[in-house]
Formats: sequence, C-alpha cells, structure tokens
Amino acid sequence: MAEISSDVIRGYNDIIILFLLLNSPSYGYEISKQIRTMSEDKYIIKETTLYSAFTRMEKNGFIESFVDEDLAGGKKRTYYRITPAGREYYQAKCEEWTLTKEVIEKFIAG
Amino acid sequence: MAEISSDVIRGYNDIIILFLLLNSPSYGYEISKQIRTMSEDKYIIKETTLYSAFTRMEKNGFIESFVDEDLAGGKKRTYYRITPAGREYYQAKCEEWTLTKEVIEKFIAG
DNA sequence: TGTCGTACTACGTCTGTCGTGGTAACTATA
DNA sequence: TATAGTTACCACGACAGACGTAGTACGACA
Repeated sequence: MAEISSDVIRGYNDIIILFLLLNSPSYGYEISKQIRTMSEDKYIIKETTLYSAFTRMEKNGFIESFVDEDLAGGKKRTYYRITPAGREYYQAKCEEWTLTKEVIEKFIAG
Repeated sequence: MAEISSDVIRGYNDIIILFLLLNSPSYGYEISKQIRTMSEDKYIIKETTLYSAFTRMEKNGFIESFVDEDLAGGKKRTYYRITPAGREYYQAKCEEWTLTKEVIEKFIAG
C-alpha cells in the first residue's frame, strides 16, 4: 500500500486537523489515530508535525486548548477546541482546495 | 478572481512543469506564461520558484538543459527537456496525486 | 527618454515538516 | 519479574521548497 509523502500534503494538515475538531474537541493522540483510520493507513501524520500544527494554530487563534487533569492514573491530556476564526479558516481552505484541485488536474495527463 | 496561494500548491510545481515538457522542450519564460494561461490566471508561478525548480530537477536527473545561443539580438535562452527518469517521476507523482486527493477529500465537509 | 516585455540569476529569509530523542504512566505477555 | 507495547506528549535542530528583493541586459514602442 503506497503511502503519501507528507511533503505533498503540506499545507493541508491544518484542514485535516480542523475537520476533526468541527464537531467536538479532541487531542493529539486521538486525532493522529483518526487520521490514520480515516485515510485507511494511507496517511500517517508525524507526531511532531501534529503538535507543531497545534501550537501554530493556537497562536493564530484557530484553536484553543484546555487541559484535563483528572484522567485515571494522574495523567494529563491537552484538548483542542476550534474557534469561530478556525471555522472561517477551515471554510476558506476548503474553497481554496477546490480551486487548487481544478488547476492541478489540468496538468495531469490522461 | 481568487488566486491560489503557492504554499498550497507546494510539491506540485514539479508535475506542472514536467507536464509542460512532456511533448517538447521549453524554457522558463514560456512555461510561466503557459501555467498562467492554462490555469486562467488562477496560478501564477513565481520566477524564483520556477527557476529553482529547474535547478533542483536537473540535479535529480528529471530534466536536461541546453542553451540556444542563436536568438535574434545575440540573446541566449536555456531550454529544458524531460528525461526518461523525469517521465517516471511525473507518472509516480500523478498517481500520488490521485491518492492524495482521495485522502484530503475525506476531510472536506459537505 | 522611459516603460514594457523578454529571459533570466543571486542571495537571503521564512515556515511547515521531519528526525532524533526523551519523559512518564499504565497494560499485557512471557 | 522483566520487558515490550500503548498512551500522551515535548524539545531541539535540520531541511527544503517557496518567496521577497534586487539586479542584469537587450529590443520594441510611444
């Protein structure tokens, strides 16, 4: 099974992550598993890529974090929630995707 | 008319350029005009991006350059020709594109 | 004379991704 | 009891493609 090089997907991690936050907050490990499952193992996001995307998007105001400190075994977990600005950004990126797709496909033979 | 940010298209300049070399050699200025025309002004490649892609792809053996020194006015023009390795790379990238597209569209709402 | 088009090149910066490695607690298996 | 695996991250630095800025040089046209 071929795997997508992450260089290709660059710039699209943001919308993939935001999509998974549209309906409810989530956290890194869960999101990474969902990406893997939803893509049928075709795309496995690198941990560092994921967590640096969180940092960047929080700085840009697209997501907000909050910590659950009451997990079993005294563990912590950092959740992320999409903001209204994040929803707008997601929408804009989706529209850009449609355009991009149309353009690229003009340069695909056959 | 919205314009595609080149960050989005990152990683795809290679196949766009190679597509335009599939049938005959060409050169920078011409390719840049073709991209603009074919995309209906939706994607205008930056000159530096284009020429650095040439350098990189020649280093990787995907294209070969040759210079036409006999232009009117004593001008020179550097042409690029796709190599067999370049054709293979183009094919592989096209297949990767299909996969990538399918994956990304799972994360596009609506 | 100056702008536009043609046809590049050099140099440095930015940013998203990636590689490596580390922490720490629980859980299943041998 | 040991150890491997899963969960759940974080820090640090490197890389590479894209980009911004600037410059060269010639011809055509107004």
